Amino acid sequence: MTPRRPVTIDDVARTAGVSVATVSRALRGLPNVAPATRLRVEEIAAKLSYRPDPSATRLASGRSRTVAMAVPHLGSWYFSQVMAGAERVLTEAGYDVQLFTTETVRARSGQLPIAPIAQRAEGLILVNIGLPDAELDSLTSVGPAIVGVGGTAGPFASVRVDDVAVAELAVDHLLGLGHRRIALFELLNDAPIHFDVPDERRRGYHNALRRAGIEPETALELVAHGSVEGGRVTMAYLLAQPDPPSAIFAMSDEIASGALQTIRERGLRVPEDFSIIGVDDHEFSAVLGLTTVQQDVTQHGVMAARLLLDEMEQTQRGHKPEPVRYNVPIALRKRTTTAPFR
Amino acid sequence: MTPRRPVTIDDVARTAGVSVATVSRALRGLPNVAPATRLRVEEIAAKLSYRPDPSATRLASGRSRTVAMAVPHLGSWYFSQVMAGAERVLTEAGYDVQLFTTETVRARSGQLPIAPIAQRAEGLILVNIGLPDAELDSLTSVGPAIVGVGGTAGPFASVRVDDVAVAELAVDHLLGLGHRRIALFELLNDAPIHFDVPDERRRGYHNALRRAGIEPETALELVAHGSVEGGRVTMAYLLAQPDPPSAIFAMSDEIASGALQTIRERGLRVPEDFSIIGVDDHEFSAVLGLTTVQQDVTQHGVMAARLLLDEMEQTQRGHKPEPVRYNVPIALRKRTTTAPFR
DNA sequence: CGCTCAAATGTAAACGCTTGCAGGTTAAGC
DNA sequence: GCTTAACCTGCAAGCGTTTACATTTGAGCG
Repeated sequence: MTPRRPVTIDDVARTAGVSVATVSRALRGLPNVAPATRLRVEEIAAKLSYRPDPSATRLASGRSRTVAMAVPHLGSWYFSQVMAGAERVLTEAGYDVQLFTTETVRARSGQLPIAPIAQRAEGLILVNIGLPDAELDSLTSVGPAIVGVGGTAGPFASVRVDDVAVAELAVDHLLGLGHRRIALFELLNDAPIHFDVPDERRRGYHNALRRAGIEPETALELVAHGSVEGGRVTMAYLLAQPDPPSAIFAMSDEIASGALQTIRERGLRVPEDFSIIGVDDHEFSAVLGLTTVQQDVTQHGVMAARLLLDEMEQTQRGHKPEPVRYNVPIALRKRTTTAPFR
Repeated sequence: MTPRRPVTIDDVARTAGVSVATVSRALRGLPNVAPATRLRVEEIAAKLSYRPDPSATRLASGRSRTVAMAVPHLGSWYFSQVMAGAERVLTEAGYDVQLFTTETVRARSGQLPIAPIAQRAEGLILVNIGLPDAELDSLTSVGPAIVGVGGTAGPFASVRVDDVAVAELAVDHLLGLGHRRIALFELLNDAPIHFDVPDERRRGYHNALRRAGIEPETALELVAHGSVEGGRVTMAYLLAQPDPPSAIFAMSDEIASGALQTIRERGLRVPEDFSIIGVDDHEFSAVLGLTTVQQDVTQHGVMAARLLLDEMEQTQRGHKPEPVRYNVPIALRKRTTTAPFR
């Protein structure tokens, strides 16, 4: 009941009759500790349920055993999945995971969103976040290991898909079905900082169109918030325009699903009146029968975490890490929201 | 390029020509600092882009400015939404958020999942996690403020819905439509530790049935993993049984959606052959037309965070916090997956 | 003008741990 | 039996802050 003082290394040392240095070494498995001593110290530590104070450990050792993970926001499926994958790997490797949201980080600090906060972490995972160069410099000069997931890569390792190819795959599928006028529902970048996924995918969309001899119409390129709701409102907008297209390429399954909903609410049908394709292969896409470009999102997180672990290890021993770049494979998953034109 | 030594309070003090104590006071807005001095210190700190080392701050002040947030796993929508809400509030209040997953925590430490890790945090948010008493003791004796979301409450504040009422609302709806044989798809507790949401909802399901003069059939009470996939396989199992029911109450929309998918894949129809109702009002439920018991999940997180902030404040000044208990309202959202019997 | 008192600043001791260095044992080698 | 080298262990100096306490400064007052 009484908020007792946490047990310190001193307590352990005293009751074990050794110095704190020995306790420290014994408990951390360092060499040069007599087996008997180590055993005794371990037992006593366990009995007292001693836990080293993380702050003290960090301060003394200079190692924080913490990696920061920055995502634009927590609402979206993609981010939670990436986090899920990364968190598991990181925690298992003994690191603490500190969570940031660029939305709120921005609100908190006013500017320079990441650097000041993540500065003391040993590693940083940037999910769909492109950093301005200035900030990147201030970050790399202090030197946490960095790995990017999706979005712009910088001079650090990253795991992402080939977003141009993603779009080409999707649009080619639509084209192959005979569609000529294909709308683009582009992901709105609502984070305060830049990331290039929408750009790349738009590029792929243009590529595919032009290869088919079709000149992109800007009227068909719409921006949607990356949520079901975003898809809903953007579709409503599109339907209010004259001369709607026959197919839609949405940059996420969430957006595609919202579009689907609006279409059906208006009494129109998919795929008869519209073909729709998304990206992600969201958990719900199969239920909806949504055709999509599949990517293994959780795996993105896992790989990013592993990359980061490697990099931290290397930095530790003075090697300069080679900025690897993993391109995760993608695949078309045909379902029932796409069909031949007319 | 050269990993420069981070700037310390000493650097600031030296270049400002004052002592570190003054710098510390000036920067933290403490009284007894001459306005001119404060200004000068602030300018210099900014110019050097000085950031107090969190570990040192924590060690010296005894305050960690960190709250830990424990969720069973990151995969599910409910958890990410709660986290999203809480993270925002907490970060805005200047706290760091440390993320735990009971899955991985368990893997990491072997036993006592939460306590050792969260011990040094100032606050702890437990999402759908029931702690064994022993652990609870070890936690409360050290004294971080605790708030629970969903699941079992302990001797600490919590925000949750009335899960008995949730189930009653859902089942009464089905009953009102004339269904008599209603299957229960119960949430599998895959976390290593107990939480009582499934129990409570099962109780509500029983209550409603009995009030309608129906004796529950154990053959209709199935357990499903809390995911779309879980709903799929459980539904497949149910369809393989003789004498299937006409309606299903699933404890989450994810489960309900999986069931929906399996039913349709078998060429059966909803709501003609089966009525289905879920819980949550997941982002995708509207798209699917899924009838559900709605709860404002993000708001759960927000409220939990606010509660925690209050509690930490109170603990700080010696008040013993009153274990508040918020019951968040719920509402039935009728859509198109439920219809009159036959 | 000297005195008091409050405001401003400095001093130095924590905070709990890690780690370079030195001291002390002990066992092996000759 | 003496030397040498492992091997253990302890000492003490940090790590970068905060904070109780001491000191200085300067204004206000009789």
